[in-house]
Amino acid sequence: MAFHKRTHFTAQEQQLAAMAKALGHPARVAIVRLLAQRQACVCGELVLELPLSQSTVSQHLKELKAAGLVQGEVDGPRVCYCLDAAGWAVARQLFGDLLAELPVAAGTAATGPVCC
Amino acid sequence: MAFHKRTHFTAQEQQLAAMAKALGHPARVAIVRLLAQRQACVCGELVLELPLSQSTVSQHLKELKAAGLVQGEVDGPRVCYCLDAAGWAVARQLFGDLLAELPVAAGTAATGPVCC
DNA sequence: GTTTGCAATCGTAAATCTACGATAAGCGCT
DNA sequence: AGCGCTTATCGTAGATTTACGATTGCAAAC
Repeated sequence: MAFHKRTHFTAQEQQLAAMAKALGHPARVAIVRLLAQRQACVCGELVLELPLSQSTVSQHLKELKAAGLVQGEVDGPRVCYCLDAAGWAVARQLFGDLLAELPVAAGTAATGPVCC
Repeated sequence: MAFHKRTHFTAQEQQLAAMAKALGHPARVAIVRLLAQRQACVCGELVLELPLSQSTVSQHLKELKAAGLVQGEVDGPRVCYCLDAAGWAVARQLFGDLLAELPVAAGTAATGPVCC
């Protein structure tokens, strides 16, 4: 019955995966939460709070920036990081769309772990 | 002023990261969507629709199962996969909690990309 | 019991990720 | 120009991920 064995993934799937991947590390989740809690954007403070070296934190920030979840502005000698509103809107949208497709997590949910 | 340079990440951060990581690959997002669209759980059908070999699909399913997002039941000679309602409830909760912390994505959002 | 068909596991190679120290680059100040 | 502070990048090592073919395991059918 004509299963077309697709040769690629949709753009939505790829972008959702990219954003999920960016959040797929505890350190990056922690960074996001730190940026959210205090609007504090200074990179140095993140290094102070995280159990990671400066270069590692910088690398994580780079990935979050590449995923569009974080923004960095140069502010004099230091760099000011903050969450990217547009990126998070996209993330919320993509994840919401996925959840909407799930019959299971439609809000009622959890009637039972029964499968087919 | 007494930044305690935490030595570990919270349980929530770790579990959210684990689930995000599980969704951090287009193939796994596609698998979830396939399982959602048709309740079809049969592993073989997934292989038919995806541009991946049987062993690779099996590996992805294993990861999704480990993350608690997917369940597998043996049904005769074949295996029946479906979404794990409880796992998705947790994912929804964790992601929702994170979004709630973001001042930026609080619903209004997107006034501007201004940083600090 | 043997065969058949489906799915998991094994073994593997290549690519990517994670972490660090060391080094460079940029900015403000003297 | 030169110095100090902050961040990015480089180079590197080890671990993990991704993908595949080949093999094994299991349940039904013959």
